[in-house]
Amino acid sequence: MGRWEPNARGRLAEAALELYVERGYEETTVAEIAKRAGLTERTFFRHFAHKREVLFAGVGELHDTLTAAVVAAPADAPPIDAVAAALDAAAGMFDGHHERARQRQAVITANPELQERELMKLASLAAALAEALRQRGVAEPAASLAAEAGIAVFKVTFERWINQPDRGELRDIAHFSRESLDALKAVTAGC
Amino acid sequence: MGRWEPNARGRLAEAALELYVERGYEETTVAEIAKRAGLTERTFFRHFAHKREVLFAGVGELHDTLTAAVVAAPADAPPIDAVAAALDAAAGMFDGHHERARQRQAVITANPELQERELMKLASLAAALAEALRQRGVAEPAASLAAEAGIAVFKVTFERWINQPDRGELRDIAHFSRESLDALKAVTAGC
DNA sequence: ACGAGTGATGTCAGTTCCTGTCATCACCCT
DNA sequence: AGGGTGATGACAGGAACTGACATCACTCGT
Repeated sequence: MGRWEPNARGRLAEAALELYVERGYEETTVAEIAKRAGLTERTFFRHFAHKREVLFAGVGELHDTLTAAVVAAPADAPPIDAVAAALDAAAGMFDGHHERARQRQAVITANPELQERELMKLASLAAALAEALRQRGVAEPAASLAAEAGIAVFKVTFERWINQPDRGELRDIAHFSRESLDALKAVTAGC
Repeated sequence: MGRWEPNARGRLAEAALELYVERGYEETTVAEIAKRAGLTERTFFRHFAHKREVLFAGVGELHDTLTAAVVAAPADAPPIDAVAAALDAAAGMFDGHHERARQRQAVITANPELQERELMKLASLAAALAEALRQRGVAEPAASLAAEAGIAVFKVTFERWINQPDRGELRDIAHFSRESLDALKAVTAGC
């Protein structure tokens, strides 16, 4: 299974992120990305369905991590706790990659088309969470709402982790995660 | 301010929805839409920035309705109630347009690119809600979370309203809205 | 060792989305 | 009547994506 220069997909992803950072997403051409990676435009589209997909390659793992954590939660845990456990597990994938995550997020924030794709990713994570909850016996619409609420917490958590002030030690994701979940509970408390 | 055949924008929007329903979004060409509307491709892009924008023309009003309702809520109402009031106001815009909404939603559901745009719309509504809450003095992250939770309720509500069984009287949106909000409160209740 | 097979890449042509530029047309105002 | 204004048409072109086929590096069976 040997071939040419190894890791074409990786080289394309790296070249793309570099160029998106250097000169912006819209202003970067697929031909340029391919050229920097020493490949062809046609080959780029063999590895990534769209120009934007190159930034969203790792979604599958997140998906699996979330689902696995919900399944692994104690059978008698309430839905919101299972979701909280899943978020903690997912958060673990980001610790230690703060700078890279920040760069990627900056590119996405600067471009509406990428923001849309990011939201789609979050929605698909929500759908996966909801499905995992249903398999625990949680009924609708509780499952969907718990999942959506969980993703809302994740969104807020991630944003606060990315944008935390540069001075001092980095706080870890779990810190913001706990904080956000408590805030949600407080805000929706009807009792 | 008179001119050619009136309401070019409206004719384009109508032709687009028809064609999207008839043969699918991807399979419909902007040139075809323009031709059915008796106009030119170039003119289509003068009225709508993208091929998909033609389905998302009314977002501005929703935006305004939500914001106005939050502002109009009693000053001492808790955030979640202000959000609930906003959702009721927004829901009012859909009553009586069930069939049209269903058609539009079917086109969107069938196409990932359109789903992404739909999510972006919801996210921008969430941002508007959050901003309105902040102006009522709600702090972060409570404002963002209340807004996100509200939009989650809206999403679930709308979906259930669209997909309700065809037999019997149509239930109105407010019915599902109340039901969904209660489910969210139940699911996040920590006490 | 050698030839067929396999999978990744290159090449090329073509469609569609979208944009810039300039001409043209219908209507308005003075 | 004639100029101004704003919407539209006509045309050229870039960039995203796709399909079809050739080519290359490597593998495997014999």
